[in-house]
Amino acid sequence: MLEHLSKLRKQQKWSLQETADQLGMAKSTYAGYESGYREPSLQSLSHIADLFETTVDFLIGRTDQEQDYIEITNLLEKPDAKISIDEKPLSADEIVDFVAFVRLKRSIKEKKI
Amino acid sequence: MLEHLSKLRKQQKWSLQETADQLGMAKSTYAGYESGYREPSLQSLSHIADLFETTVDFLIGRTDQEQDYIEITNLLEKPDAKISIDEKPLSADEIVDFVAFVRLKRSIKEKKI
DNA sequence: ACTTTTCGTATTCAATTCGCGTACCTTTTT
DNA sequence: AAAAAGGTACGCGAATTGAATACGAAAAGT
Repeated sequence: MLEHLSKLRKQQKWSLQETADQLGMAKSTYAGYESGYREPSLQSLSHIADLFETTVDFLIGRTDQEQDYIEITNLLEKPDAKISIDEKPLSADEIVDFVAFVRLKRSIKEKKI
Repeated sequence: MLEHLSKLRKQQKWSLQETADQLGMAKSTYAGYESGYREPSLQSLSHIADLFETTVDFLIGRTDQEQDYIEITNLLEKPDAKISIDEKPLSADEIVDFVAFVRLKRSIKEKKI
């Protein structure tokens, strides 16, 4: 559980102390979560997810999707069937086409063409 | 926390005992979660999310999005900026276009036009 | 109609776990 | 070299857990 925590903190280049301060807990407490020595309460876990702008499901390793929004261009590499229309998952082709479509539309709107 | 649990269980028309059995825990234990008397461990919570086919974030009320995939037509009513392309959230217009685009393409493919 | 089973709620209790302080060693900074 | 900061490990009191148990109400069975 919480294998991603250490990586997330280092991405932000925060120390254990800094992170614990932001969360309003003792350094040893937060360190315990990272090391797997302890588990946070649901409330603390929610605060941690807020701080790192991710989901609880990602923190506990239930999903590998880091954000709670979907960047569609990420789906180009591995279409994960995370989005659907009319209950039917988007195919890879549909995603490719749509990305092209929106990019074109945006570029027109910005008068770059 | 876990306000959704009772509703989810009743949707399935399961009793406390049935649900607890499926989760491999005592009835009183599961009942404690529903009533808010106790909090489950992260592992138990993950099992519960699996059983109800939802996310931990939904169970603890961190999001109101019940599934871990996004049905885009739901965003037509309340565009929640849950999806983005090139790091830029889709606008309401883009979502409308997207849906129309995919629907058209699908109907062509199915030779309905 | 009466009995039995099932349902949901509440309480008790031993065992576990939590959060924090503290100490310790290593690395970095001054 | 000294001081500060970073990371790890441990001990303790306090709080929480999970399960057993008990209870009245509702549902099902005879």
